[in-house]
Amino acid sequence: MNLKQLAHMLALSQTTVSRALNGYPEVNEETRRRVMDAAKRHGYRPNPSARRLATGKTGMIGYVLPTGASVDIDPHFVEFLSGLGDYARSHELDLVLSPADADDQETTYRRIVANRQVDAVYISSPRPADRRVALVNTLGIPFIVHGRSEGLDFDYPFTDIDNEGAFHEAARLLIQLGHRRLALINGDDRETFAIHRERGVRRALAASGLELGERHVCSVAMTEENGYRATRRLLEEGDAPTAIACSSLIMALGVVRAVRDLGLTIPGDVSLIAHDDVFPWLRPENFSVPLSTTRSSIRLAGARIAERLAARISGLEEGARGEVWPVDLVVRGSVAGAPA
Amino acid sequence: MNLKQLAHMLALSQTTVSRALNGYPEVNEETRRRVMDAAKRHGYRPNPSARRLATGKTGMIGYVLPTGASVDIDPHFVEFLSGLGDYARSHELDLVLSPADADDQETTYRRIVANRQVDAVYISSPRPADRRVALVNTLGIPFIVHGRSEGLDFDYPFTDIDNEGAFHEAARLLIQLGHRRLALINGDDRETFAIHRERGVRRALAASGLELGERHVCSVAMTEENGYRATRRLLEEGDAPTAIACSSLIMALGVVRAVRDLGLTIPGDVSLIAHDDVFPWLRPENFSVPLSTTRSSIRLAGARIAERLAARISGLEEGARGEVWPVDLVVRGSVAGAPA
DNA sequence: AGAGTCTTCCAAAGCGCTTTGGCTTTTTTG
DNA sequence: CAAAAAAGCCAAAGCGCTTTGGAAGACTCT
Repeated sequence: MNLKQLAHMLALSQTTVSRALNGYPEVNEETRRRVMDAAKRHGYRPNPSARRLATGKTGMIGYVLPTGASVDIDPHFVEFLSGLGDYARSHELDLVLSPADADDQETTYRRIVANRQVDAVYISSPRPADRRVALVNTLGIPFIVHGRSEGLDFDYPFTDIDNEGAFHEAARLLIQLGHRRLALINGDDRETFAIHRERGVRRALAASGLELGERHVCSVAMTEENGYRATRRLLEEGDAPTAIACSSLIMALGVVRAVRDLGLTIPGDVSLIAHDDVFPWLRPENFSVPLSTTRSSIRLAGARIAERLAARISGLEEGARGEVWPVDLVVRGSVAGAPA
Repeated sequence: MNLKQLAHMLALSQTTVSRALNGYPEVNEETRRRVMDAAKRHGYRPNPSARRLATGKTGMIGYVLPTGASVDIDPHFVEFLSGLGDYARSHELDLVLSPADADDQETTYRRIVANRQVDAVYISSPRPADRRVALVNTLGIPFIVHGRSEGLDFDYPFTDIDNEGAFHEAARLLIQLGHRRLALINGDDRETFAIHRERGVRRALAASGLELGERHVCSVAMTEENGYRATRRLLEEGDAPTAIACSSLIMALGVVRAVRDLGLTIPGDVSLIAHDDVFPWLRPENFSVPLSTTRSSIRLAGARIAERLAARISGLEEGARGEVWPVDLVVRGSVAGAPA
């Protein structure tokens, strides 16, 4: 059942039927009702390929997925996707993942824009002066950045959490508890979120005349193993920290294991605060010692970004407004006063 | 730059240019070279929307993503995606995720097929007599199932791992080590993979005249917390098992925590074998006691499924061939002889 | 040399929708 | 009541590609 047939059986022109269906004003309400009715009864659905060709609208949002044998997709992605998908569903949007060589995403961005394959894109895990953001901005396709870049000479729309604030609060709490030597086990510091977190910790320390020692900060891929290694290194050297801030629950698993392997305890010997993106399958309250966390649901972020993308596509949202969400600091058993 | 312009500047018809580009035989090799050359030089890329409308081919593979506030996407998904994406990239395929109400995926499958939105789809986490498989089969779109259904009255193409064999081997090893009371902490037993794993354990036990006690098997969502709870329950009741087989590394985290909380040890009091899908961020050898596992890379499965989908799209693969991959049993420190 | 066969190319007809420009008919207005 | 404005509808021209059905020219064969 296509438009032509439908129009024919209604004894109307395709024009009128099309307009009736798409809510244009120049059609009699009575006629519109007839058309709508017939369309529903015959289960008429406009062919998206044809519509695409005519309008350029696709009803899809895009994401360029970096891939490669040595590239690991962040497990957070799946939670983000849950939120994004949940919202997208209610608005009949699909998501297209365009896999790209991690070292050459530009080609893919250009392709999906040139081919009008999607109505909007989002960018995640931005870095300072992120080229993708600059590219997408000049290409002129609607977009939202999940997170923030830095040092770009233009504004852009983003949704981010207050990473600096979160880690500032976490560090401040630890300092108030008497800790003087803090350590930060961070994610890849080429990404802005990690930079912001480090900044937050440093700021809190500085406010008390303290510093984050060169050897007390490390930036690694957020795996359990890296959390373990970093912690071993930190605690086995001289000048060991009495408190650790950690950028992910997964790394925190490794931290806990390392502390235990060394015959130390949390929070007796070491206090620990980790960032929690809120996974259903790994919860901080279920750690052997319930983990204090800076908490922010990445799922909610996914839903919000879908919402903003939809708004931009339909022209409801414009401009370069960035939004920053506050982060909860949830205190549980893994923090205590500094050991004497 | 579109076909018309390109044809005009080559003083050829659109037909010829199109055919030259698409490798049809009825065009002079000399002419083809000229065309190919000009196309490359001017960066001509056929408009996919137009091509879609004309041919029905989309260059995309589809996946219906169950969503909903209470629906959690499996964290395995992201690893699967890595493999899928890596292969898809090399074949210029995109992946479109169509979010659907978890309780009504049928509508979405029908939509993407009726609208010709993708060239092929894959189905994951199949259940016995899975309706999605039956639906997709009748709709006539190329597809591959990741995993297996059961009790369908037709054959279909799938790629699965030998879950039954894997857990059979694991249980057999435990039995040989003298264990008599095994327990299975399984995933959702409405899914075929879980059924197969249970079957494998039962078969191994039966071979030695043993049984899997009613209370020694549990099926839950594969979270850390559920692993913990199941283990507490198993070990605190009478008739506690001396060995546990566990369907995921994430649950195994909970198992280990529970054992420790009870003042017991692995493998002294309890032996443990878990299934490992091979995550980069959580590795069995890094558990406090290195974990024995049945191992099978879900990433490889993703790549394989992309490969088969591509083959089916281009007509290279046909029929309903199912393939079952063997699973490695990797023995590490978490298993030992049964306590006296 | 005329008939038959390839080879190489083209004009034009879709694919199914949106949208421009215009034509009637009805309603409003001074 | 005539002129102007508004309402309601339509024919046809795209959107950019593929593919059908020829046609012209070059070659082979008897």
